[in-house]
Amino acid sequence: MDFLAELETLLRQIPPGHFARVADVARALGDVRASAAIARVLRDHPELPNARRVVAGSGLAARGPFFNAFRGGPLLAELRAEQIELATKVSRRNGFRSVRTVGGVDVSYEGDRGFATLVVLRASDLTVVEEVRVTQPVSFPYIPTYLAYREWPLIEAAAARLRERPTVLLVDGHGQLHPARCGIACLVGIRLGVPTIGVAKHPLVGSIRGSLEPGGGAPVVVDGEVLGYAMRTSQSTKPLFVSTGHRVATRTAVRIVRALCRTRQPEPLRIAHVLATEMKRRQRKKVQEGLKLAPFPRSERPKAKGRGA
DNA sequence: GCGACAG
DNA sequence: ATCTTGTCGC
Repeated sequence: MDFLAELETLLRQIPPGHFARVADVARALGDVRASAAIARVLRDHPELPNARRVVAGSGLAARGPFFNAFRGGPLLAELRAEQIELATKVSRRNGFRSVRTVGGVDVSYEGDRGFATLVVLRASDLTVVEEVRVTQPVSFPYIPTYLAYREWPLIEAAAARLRERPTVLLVDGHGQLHPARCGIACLVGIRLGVPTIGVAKHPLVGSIRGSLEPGGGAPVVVDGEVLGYAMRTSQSTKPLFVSTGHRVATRTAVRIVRALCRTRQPEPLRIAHVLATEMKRRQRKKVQEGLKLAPFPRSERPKAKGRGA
């Protein structure tokens, strides 16, 4: 059952004349963190059953009693359980000898459509040896700590079109530096069976131990355990957060990422991001041109004025 | 006033 | 992630 279907199941339970708090719906789904996403979905899809009867926590918008006896499948709790299970399968041993190629995947969005690009660079000279692009509708919203379930379908589709898999794949987001120790890089690594490294631009969990010197790195500790490193590349003050996805030792992950950084972002991710954004732009342009060229279905199109061949 | 959690 | 144009600066 997907996110929207699960949400609908809950919405239908609100009795006539009753209202529900967004946070209560989120908790029924399994995680209060989904509140913002649910509010967004309801705003964008007012046609969903009882969409207008789900209100903010203040309850000011309610014109009747609150309902909160939701029953049924807590989707997010199940996904969290899966993450915890996957976390036990993460390996921090290097699943390779030498790094011949390095991949990077990134996803950009336009409404409910995602655009993914996966690029593979030759490690020796950082030239692109392969790139694949994929676009698909996306149905799972962005919910903090569940990013993997939003992006996995696109990443899987992109990986499937790859002629040859990279030695190691960089993923835009955290690896073990995650509340369930299973960020998107871990899920992708395990499901793909490829060594992966999580590279995030912002922290999610843990605290940085020590100071971050320019060009240096500092351990990020969670529950007394080092699960990743914050590292400052280039001139940037803002650190990058690197952690094991799968089959890569944490220190090795840091070494690999550092070797790939010409700017703040490692080259595979920087290039993937540029290409994904470009793909989205071109698609948008194409759609606009299509609307101009064919404002009506062919059968209803007004008769064109004759113009000499 | 505090906090606002990867993309 | 996305909304957004030109502009100031190294």
